[in-house]
Amino acid sequence: MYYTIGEVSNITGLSGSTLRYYDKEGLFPAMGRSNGGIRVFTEMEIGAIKMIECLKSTGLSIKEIKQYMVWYSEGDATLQERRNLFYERLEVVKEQMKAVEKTMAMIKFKCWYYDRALAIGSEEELKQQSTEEFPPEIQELARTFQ
Amino acid sequence: MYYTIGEVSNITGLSGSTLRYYDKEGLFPAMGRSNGGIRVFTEMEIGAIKMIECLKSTGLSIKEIKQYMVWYSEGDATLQERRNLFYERLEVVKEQMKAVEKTMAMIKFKCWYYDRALAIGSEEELKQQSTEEFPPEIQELARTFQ
DNA sequence: ATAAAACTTAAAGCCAAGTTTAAGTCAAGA
DNA sequence: TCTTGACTTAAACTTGGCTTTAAGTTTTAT
Repeated sequence: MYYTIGEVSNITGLSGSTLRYYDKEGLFPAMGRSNGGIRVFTEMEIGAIKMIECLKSTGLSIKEIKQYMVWYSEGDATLQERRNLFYERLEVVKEQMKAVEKTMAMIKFKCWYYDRALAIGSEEELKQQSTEEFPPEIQELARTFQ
Repeated sequence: MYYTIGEVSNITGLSGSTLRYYDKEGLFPAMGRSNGGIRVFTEMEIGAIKMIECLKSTGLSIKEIKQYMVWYSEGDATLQERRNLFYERLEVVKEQMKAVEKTMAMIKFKCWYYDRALAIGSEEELKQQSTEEFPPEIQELARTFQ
């Protein structure tokens, strides 16, 4: 199955110019062209785009993702490098997970806090309250985030 | 307790220029100055910085964070606006959580995949294998990410 | 009193990751 | 065949969030 850049744009939600930019940066080393010079995308590139989005979300730059794509195109000789890359990314994603959990806790506390403040009509009273007066599931959050 | 910009920089890990930039952008509306014009940070600003980092991580821009800080300084009249902001952020953070979980699954699959490939010495065999030959905890990931 | 460290400002600079522009070429349907 | 929409390129532009620069002022320690 072959795809034009417009079709890939519809499938992936990336704009045509983004796809061209990725190509220019070397993110599709195996991609071909038609006789007329038109980019020919295949399932391979659709897969690459999914991988790009994944690696990008772990904080990898376009240049670093290019390195991975080049390794991929070099076959078994670079298995070790690719394995190492994913183990590095695993550590980063573990940190991201912790960070999102911490943010979630803080935001949940603030949601609870402003619900209370609005119920009372004022923040003053709430600030004075000891955390022991808070619901148990909020107490630790309240201690952590004041 | 009062702090100079250098002390706050040490406490928070933000550079002096970042703190000055935040101040210029209106993120510390209640902050004072010494007679000589030196910024005087208090616990209030240390708290604001924690909130800034939290809101930033939910995708809020500096301008939007400024809006929150202005609301905060306006007191009870803006309780509703602040509550709404946190409920919006809650939805964003829920999405972030899902995204990190998806990325985590993909990266874990790739770690397993490259461990296998290296054990075999080649990717070829692995690509041919049906997902049923994979360990149960990997099968769903393998179906999802090929 | 004086030197050094820490602070002040405004304005320019930097960076990655695209997006836009302009001028032109290609492909598909009537 | 011709029109229309989709594609092509290189290069300039945009954006947010800082960082750097340069020249000067304040604070702290001796």
